[in-house]
Amino acid sequence: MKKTNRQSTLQLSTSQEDYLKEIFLLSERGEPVTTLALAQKIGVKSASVTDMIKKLMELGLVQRKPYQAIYLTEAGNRVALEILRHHRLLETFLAEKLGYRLDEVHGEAEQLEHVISEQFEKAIARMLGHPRRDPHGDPIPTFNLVMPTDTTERTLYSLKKGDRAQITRIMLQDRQSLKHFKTLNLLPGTIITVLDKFEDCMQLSILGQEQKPIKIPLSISEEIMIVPSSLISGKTQ
Amino acid sequence: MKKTNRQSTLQLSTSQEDYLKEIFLLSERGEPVTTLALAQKIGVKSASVTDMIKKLMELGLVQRKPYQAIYLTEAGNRVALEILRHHRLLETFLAEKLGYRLDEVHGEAEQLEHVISEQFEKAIARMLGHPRRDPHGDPIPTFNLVMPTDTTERTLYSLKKGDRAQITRIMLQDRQSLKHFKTLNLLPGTIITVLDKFEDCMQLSILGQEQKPIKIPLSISEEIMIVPSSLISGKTQ
DNA sequence: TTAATAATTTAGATTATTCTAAAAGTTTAA
DNA sequence: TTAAACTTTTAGAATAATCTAAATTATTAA
Repeated sequence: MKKTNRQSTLQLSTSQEDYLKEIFLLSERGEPVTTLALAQKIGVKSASVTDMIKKLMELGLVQRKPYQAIYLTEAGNRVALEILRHHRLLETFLAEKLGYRLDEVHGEAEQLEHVISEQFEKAIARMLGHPRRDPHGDPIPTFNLVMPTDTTERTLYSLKKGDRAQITRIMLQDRQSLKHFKTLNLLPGTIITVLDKFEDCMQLSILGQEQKPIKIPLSISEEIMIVPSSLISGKTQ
Repeated sequence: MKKTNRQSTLQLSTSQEDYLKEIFLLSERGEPVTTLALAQKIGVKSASVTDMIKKLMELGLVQRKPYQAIYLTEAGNRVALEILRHHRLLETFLAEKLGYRLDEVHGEAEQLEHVISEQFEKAIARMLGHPRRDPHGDPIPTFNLVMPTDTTERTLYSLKKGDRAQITRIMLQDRQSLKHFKTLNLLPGTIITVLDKFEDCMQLSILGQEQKPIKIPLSISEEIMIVPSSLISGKTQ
């Protein structure tokens, strides 16, 4: 069991931390946290999940009754937020300081998140000016493990023809999509206007490059978060 | 088996990489590479070393006959140099960019060295200006895995009364000594003069703080590398 | 409501790394 | 040169994380 490098008293393995993180992320998205869902996210078989959940329950990090939904205890939640903070700070560091592309940050952060010390976390947080979001626009849990929320944020899907907004977050995960969005220039910070909205897609123009409008399937517009233009406060970070 | 993140074809575990690194370091210092020596360095029992050496032999990274000295093959040597390059680049990065103290860099680098990708290695090497030495003054293997050598370097011990020299390398490992040397200001780059040399110790003055001479046991003076003042070329890095 | 389908768990194995205790081999010093 | 001391290996076991295949439980749809 490879041990990791976390502050709190109990030493967890990389694998255990991954399970806790994925339970958190599934819950956060409102998706059911099942044995199968976890197995698919983590890339193991269901039987392995059953075993690991049993272990995490013994450690007081997870709760469930057999065949019932899985959820984190308060302690489990703290660990998940800690790992997520590592992950998102690392992504920010890789993008801003080491010149990684948006589609490259996730994989490397995935490895490093279990290994860095508190000292490393603090040092990069400081170096980056205590960012509130990572390069995807995902919120970074604070040093005291609170997940920041932005009540003004909504989906691109929610906009109507003529609306103007700033992109705050790209919730797509796969590298291909991220590369594509990069080339389109549809990234956190970008300001867009809805030129038209149809049954299956919407047409956008990007501030500063109005000459080439962009078409986005509605399904994807739900994976892009924005703040309406009237509410833009100046700073996205 | 926790897998690491290295360029070459074969995927080694953190543990395997540690064995290869320690074999390299023992050989390099001219110390005998025995089962017991490795066990002590790595912090496992001899029986575990026997097993692991068997595995590394099967992988073609190590050679020996039972009860005989252990040494690296060409392939094993490459892996060791790769890990050592990671380690020393990371130490440099932690010290220069994240404000770590000299005695803090080793532990963190020890964890990270097995996890960072080629891309990460290249990025920090670039950011640091392709340093030739880490904060201890230890040489950093080049990107093509050649260990730089400095033929002008010798031990502090070798100096005579009245000699002047620049410290290039502190070969002590324990955190306590490193802290102590930091407070004495005896660090790579420091220029010293030998005020006197006795049977058991030598007395030094440090350029810029001649008012307080420093006494060093001879045993320790063998762990400090210097270049004589006449040979100082200007750049230590 | 019950049969088919799907999800979950159990049982039994496998792989990697480590351990302890005992056996085997090597070195050393009288 | 041989007995004591030390090093190394072997044998057997433990732990962690995973797997497959079979059994169990839950859900769904007729």
